Amino acid sequence: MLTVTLLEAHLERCGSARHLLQIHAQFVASGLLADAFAASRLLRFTADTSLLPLPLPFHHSLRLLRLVHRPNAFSCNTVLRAARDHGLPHLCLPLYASMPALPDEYTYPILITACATRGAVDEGRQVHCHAVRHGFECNLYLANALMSMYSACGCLGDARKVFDAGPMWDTVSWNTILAAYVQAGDVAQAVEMFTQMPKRTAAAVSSMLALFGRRGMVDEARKLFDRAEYKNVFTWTAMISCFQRNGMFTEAFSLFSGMRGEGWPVDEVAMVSVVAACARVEITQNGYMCHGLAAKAGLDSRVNVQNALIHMYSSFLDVVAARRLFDTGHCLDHFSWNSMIAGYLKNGCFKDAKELFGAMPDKDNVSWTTMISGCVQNDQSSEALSVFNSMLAQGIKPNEVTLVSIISACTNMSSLEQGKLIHEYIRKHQYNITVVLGTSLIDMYMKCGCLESALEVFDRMEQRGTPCWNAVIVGLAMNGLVTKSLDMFSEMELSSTATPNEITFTGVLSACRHAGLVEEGQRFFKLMQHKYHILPNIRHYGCMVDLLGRAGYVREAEDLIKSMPMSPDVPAWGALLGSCWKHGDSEVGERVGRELVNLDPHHDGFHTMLSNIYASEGMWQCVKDLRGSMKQRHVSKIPGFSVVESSL
DNA sequence: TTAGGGTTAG
Repeated sequence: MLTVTLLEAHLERCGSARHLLQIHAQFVASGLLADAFAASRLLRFTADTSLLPLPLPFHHSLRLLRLVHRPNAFSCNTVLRAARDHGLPHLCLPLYASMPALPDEYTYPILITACATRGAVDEGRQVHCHAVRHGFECNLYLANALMSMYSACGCLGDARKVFDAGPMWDTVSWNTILAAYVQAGDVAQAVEMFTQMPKRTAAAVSSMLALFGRRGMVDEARKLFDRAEYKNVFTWTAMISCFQRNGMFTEAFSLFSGMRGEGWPVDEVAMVSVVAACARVEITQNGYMCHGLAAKAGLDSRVNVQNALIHMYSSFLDVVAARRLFDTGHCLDHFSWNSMIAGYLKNGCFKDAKELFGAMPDKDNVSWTTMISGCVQNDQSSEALSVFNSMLAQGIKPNEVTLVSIISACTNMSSLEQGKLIHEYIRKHQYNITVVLGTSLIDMYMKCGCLESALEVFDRMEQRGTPCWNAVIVGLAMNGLVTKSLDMFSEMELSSTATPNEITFTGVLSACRHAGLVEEGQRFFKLMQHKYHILPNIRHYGCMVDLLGRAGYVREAEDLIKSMPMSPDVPAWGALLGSCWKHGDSEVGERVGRELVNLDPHHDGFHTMLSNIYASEGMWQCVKDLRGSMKQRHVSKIPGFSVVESSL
């Protein structure tokens, strides 16, 4: 005779689906199903994902519930929870509608979370009404679930209404409403909520750290972390991840070491974050150490850790190690495939990438985008276009990154025709022209010499960040519209949404060089340093040297080269040499020429220029010596040389 | 029953 106690004992020993089915059969045969309590014990077992590594299919729970003679709210809730947790949240409401028992206080939070996972806010509102009607309005768990549901569905106002209506909330309520503002990225409200909280729990601190991390507010995060009263693994991980996503990889790693030093256990998420940080540092040692640690902690079989490691080894230019991980992983997901494909592309293994991409079972838009941008990076822009067309043919919707990549393919090919087609696609599907997307369109039109379209894109943009101003200023300069380019710079200075940066000055300086505007160039060169505190880079110097040299200020150009904090590159020397030649300054020219010929012994152009300078001074022997080290012998074109050559 | 940390594509 099977009793509830015996049943429980059986269930505890149960290790396989087959065994569970046997118990199930005995259970039905013994008539214990009439006992709602006993039935609920079995139901709990069949429905709970955490109890067994082999959760039974949901229909078992449902069938079992139908067999129970007089099910109570508990048994129904168990099945509702099973539906929610087995990826069938859409079955919850129909099940609720035909529920054979009266719902209790546990029922509504389950239904609300089911709606939240589906993003079904309208149904959530209906459930909210039902719960109120059944008198659960002031239930803490319901209120918390409601806040979380409304915030997940983007209805922050409704979440706040629930919070404000409540009499006395617990820490979970505070954390939930805080998390709502964090998810919405509302720093001001989140900070206010955080300061008002009666207790700043580790959960609340973690939320705030995540928000600061996403917004690049590393100093605020660090201050909060250092002063936090309560910390746990989540808090440490949030801080590590904050460093990681803001490019402070060394800090991320040392904080991870600190966490271990304090004896905190390392879990999957912390591992993923720190491996991601190691991937971005050229020193590979920390990365290998993390891999070893992950293996020791048994975390290396987790697919997320494997993915982070695949990415890490790809960054270390070790595709073989990455591929080994990929081949040994037993539950690969989209991340694994996409990371491996990206790894091949990053390492120039274009063929392997294509092969793996072809073999990938169901490609998502990241897979397609990875492949498209990889083609562009590997100088296969026309291939990028054909991949893009197959993507559309498969009915996959490109996202902003895809579009930026494909536009840059058009830019590379200077293909106005294809670029226009993509632009048409963007218009037709009403994509929001963000700063990034707009900038790439402006770049494309500028490169293709289609200034009107470029300016039209710019004029129509709602948000105008620094990059799109730069694209316009640089593009106009590139196309020789110097005055217009400089006018745009003045406009940009007045704009509140953009600030000139390094690239902006590259644009205006090259515009000045184009038009030989020495004074304007000098003004910009000072402006960037004194007003905007930008240190000129090697290109800025090169531009100024060229500008001064061309205008005949050869000595000033030489002084500028000498004042450079970095060693001048070939274009800078070349510009100076060119101006020496043009303006007949053989003294400087000789010095510079020798420098250049040493720096780039295979550049015949420099040899020719130097030869000309020697020739103008009648230093024919030097011309002859130089000739010996040249490949193309252009030296014979130097006026007068053929006459004297035989006498040397 | 309810809250909190992470990875890939540009």
